[in-house]
Amino acid sequence: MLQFDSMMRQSSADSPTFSPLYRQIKSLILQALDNGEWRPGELIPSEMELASRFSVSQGTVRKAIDEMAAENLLVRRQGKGTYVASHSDPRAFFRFLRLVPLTGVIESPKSTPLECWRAKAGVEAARVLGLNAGDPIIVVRRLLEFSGKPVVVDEIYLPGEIFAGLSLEVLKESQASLYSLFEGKFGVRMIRAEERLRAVAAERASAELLKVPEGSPLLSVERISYTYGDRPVEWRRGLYSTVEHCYLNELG
Amino acid sequence: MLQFDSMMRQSSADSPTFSPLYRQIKSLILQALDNGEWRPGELIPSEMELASRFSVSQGTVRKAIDEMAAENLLVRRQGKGTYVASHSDPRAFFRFLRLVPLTGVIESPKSTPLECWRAKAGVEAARVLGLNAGDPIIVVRRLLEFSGKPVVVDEIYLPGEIFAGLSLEVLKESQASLYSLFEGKFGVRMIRAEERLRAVAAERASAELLKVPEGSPLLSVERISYTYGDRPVEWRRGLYSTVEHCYLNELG
DNA sequence: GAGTGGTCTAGACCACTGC
DNA sequence: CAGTGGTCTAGACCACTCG
Repeated sequence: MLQFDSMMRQSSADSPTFSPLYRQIKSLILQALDNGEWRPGELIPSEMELASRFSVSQGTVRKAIDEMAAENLLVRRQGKGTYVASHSDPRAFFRFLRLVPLTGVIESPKSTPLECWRAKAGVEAARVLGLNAGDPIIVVRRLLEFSGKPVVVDEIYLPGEIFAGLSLEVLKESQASLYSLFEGKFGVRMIRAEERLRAVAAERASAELLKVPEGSPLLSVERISYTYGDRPVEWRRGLYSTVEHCYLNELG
Repeated sequence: MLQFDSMMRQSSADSPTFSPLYRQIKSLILQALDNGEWRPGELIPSEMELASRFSVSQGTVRKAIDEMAAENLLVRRQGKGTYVASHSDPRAFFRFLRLVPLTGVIESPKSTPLECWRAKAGVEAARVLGLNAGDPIIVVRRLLEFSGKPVVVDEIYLPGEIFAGLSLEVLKESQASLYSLFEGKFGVRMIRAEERLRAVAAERASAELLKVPEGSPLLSVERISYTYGDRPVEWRRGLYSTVEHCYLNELG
């Protein structure tokens, strides 16, 4: 089925699209994940099983899984097996909220949904989310509090088709993080995001929610999140009060 | 010399400090880098040579180098060899300045050194840089312009001992980036950094330099940079005007 | 003890670079 | 052409988890 040599191999002059066997395996595993063959948090087959399924050696499967583990798509656990990464895993919790207190220890925020309504995508939302203008979208507004103090107000735009059942009630009932909810209830797993940060002056509505003076500086964080296959599925804008917190980033 | 089995191997109950052979090799290569055995941009010995030098198989050296390449410490080039990563490499240029224009294409900034003076470390600078209060430090102020417009003003604190020869003249003569200069002239290579971002109101001096109204929101970026062995060697605070640019971050 | 991932080895061959 | 990194394989053994 899969062959590294013979027909599939092509010299660089003939074809620039050659990819090594372990990347082909990676694509197949990715495809299975996208198809929901194994859900977030679940155990995938052992390396040996996958090797025989794809008719390659264990080492080749291992290299494919290595890359996917490095990309936080899979999680290896020695002696147990390899799991599909999940936002319910506490280890993945702070990957998408890089906010830490200026002093003191890290604490989990409390999320309060404020509003949730249906709308039609404007030109920009359509462009960002890969929709057509006028397509249905869902907008969520919510507040994040640390130690009882409001720190972040978010406005979140989602494709209406994918998140059809989402409502303020569903959001209020959910105890888990937003991304855990998306994963569990809508089968959408966020695997990557781009954030664009700017400093802006607080407008009245945001200032009141965050309990800061109107016009004070806020951190504006615009995020586009992608699921498998680099499909954008969330557009979000947050305003962060950086009086007692800051956005922590590691440059490697 | 190196042995994976026998004495060096210890059961987890006996010793939690066990590390696999390829990590020991990695440490040795790291140590050689730290000692300046191979300088940034230079070619290191081939995998085969390193394997025989350390008396391990090529595969083990390969795994050590794999990790170091993933950490941007080394750069592999098929058919040529493995190089010590360098900030002079244009590919590494934007890793440490995540500023992109809101519209239009990426452009290289023009750096203008403003001041450079000697001082004694205060309590905070000493703590951050791992010095004693009162130790000599060097402070640099500079301006970054994109398309002729001022966008960033930086204040940079460096350990005086390591950067002894640094002066405004040296900075002005240098055509390369600051980190290329540090690498070439002082043998200090930055390999990692932490940035803490906040939104602040522009004070008069910064506002004038950045040509924005006093009190307008600016992005404050505080950076601690580390060299080999996680030794902090730079403390920096930048104020970014985000009128026409934003700080771009990838969440993986 | 059986099954999993983790490490190490050795050898073959491919792809790229430069002489 | 020789030398480099890149891929693939097969087999051995180690470390961890669980029943």
